[in-house]
Amino acid sequence: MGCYLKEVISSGIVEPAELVELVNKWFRRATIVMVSKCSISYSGRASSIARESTRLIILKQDGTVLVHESVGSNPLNWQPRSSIVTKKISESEVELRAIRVSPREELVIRVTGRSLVVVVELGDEGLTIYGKEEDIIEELANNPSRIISGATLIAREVSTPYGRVDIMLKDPSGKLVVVEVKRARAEIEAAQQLHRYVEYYRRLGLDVYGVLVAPDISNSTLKYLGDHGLKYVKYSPKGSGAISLL
Amino acid sequence: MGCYLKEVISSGIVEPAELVELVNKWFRRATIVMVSKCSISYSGRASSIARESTRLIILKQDGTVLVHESVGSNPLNWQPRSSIVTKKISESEVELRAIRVSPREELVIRVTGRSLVVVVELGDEGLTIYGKEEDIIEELANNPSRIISGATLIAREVSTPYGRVDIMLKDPSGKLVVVEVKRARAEIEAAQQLHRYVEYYRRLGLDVYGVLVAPDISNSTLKYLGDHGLKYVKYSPKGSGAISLL
DNA sequence: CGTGCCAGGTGCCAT
DNA sequence: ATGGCACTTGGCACG
Repeated sequence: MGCYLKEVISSGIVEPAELVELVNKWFRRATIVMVSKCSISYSGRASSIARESTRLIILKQDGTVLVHESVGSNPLNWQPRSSIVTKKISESEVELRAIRVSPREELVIRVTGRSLVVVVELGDEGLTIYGKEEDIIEELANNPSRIISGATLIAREVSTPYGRVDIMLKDPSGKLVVVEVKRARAEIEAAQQLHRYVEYYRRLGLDVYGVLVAPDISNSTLKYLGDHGLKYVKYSPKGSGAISLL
Repeated sequence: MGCYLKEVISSGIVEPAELVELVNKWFRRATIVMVSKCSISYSGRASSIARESTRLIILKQDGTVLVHESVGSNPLNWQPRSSIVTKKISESEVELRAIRVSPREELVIRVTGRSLVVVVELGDEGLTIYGKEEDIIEELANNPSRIISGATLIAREVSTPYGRVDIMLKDPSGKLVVVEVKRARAEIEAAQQLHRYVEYYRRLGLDVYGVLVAPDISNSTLKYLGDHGLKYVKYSPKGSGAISLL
């Protein structure tokens, strides 16, 4: 029999009583994956009700609870890490209650009938990711002329009461430049972010202007920039899509 | 033997060859849940690499691919619904390749060794949710005096080139009021959104002012409102946390 | 903890 | 398809 996989602690179809036992034994010690017929109530920042249906329920080792249906990237219901899970059993129904303390939120999963339960030790390797905005800022900070010819770097990640400026430059004429960088097409929100920073420095009495740097920009955002004396510089990062997948 | 659950089509630990068979047979016809040792590459809007580790892989009926580790609400890697999955097997390694057409993105999952595979028919019931911004807008549109005493409703969901205005009112003096509603604490972005709409109408020559309605507001956002002649009205929706969970 | 912002954000809707 | 935006957004970094 080749039916063995080290990380799988337990796997099978169980009655409600055994489900409670398994959750008691393994919650926060391993990841519990269940396929169950259940109805769900959520109450917190919003509230929701889901009728009885067969769903995939995941109780992660960090206390995360996820409930998935057959469609969609996002879970139907969830509770974040460090939620507290309590169980209650009553005549062939198991009630799993996941509570988040702040903000106070409660997710109640009522499981009826048998469940397929897999208890497994999953990894926590994480991943390395490339092509984040930070990487582009790094590139541009090392080559300010890519933004404005002859400009020099003054600072990066400058805090203001209204958010953090990505890059501050001094242009060849000595004027300060506030730069907002986007990794993808710039939308209206990016322009207003920039506008906010520029406005802040002007109110401090500084003579600054603003530049939005992005690989692309929407028409209305371009118009917004023009209407507010802001500039757009097109820039596509060198290393986009850097990794070859064999 | 009570070991039966109608929705579970297949469940067990399988060798690579059988994994490929199961995916061939059931992908897009049922949800496939796998526990596998795998390494992952992603390339698209960004790119990422994940070293070999034991992970939970979900292939949903709509083509969604999710890869989870033992921590976190969000998947480590994913591909949205309607992605195309191809399989390749080569000496005890299975390569699952999920491709999204637009934007072009590729997720490659290299599975080594045996996998625990569950094939299951999940539901697609969805849920009803309460306490969304839309519900609050509804409440306020029916009671404009909650925002400004004696005001009357002019319109809801008014489209502008810079976004959709939640509510337009006429105050007792006959002046137009642009209202932006938030379901939670208002942050700086909400204030700027409102500012954008007000600015737009003023450029059209209309005499308008702006009101931000929210249950709470951050200090800097309140300051931003004051600096730009905008107003804040505190409003907590009546039906918040409406559902009792037994 | 508040506040802001990035994210491979996702999903929804309107032009 | 473009664009703006809500979302139980989640997650992080910084004051």
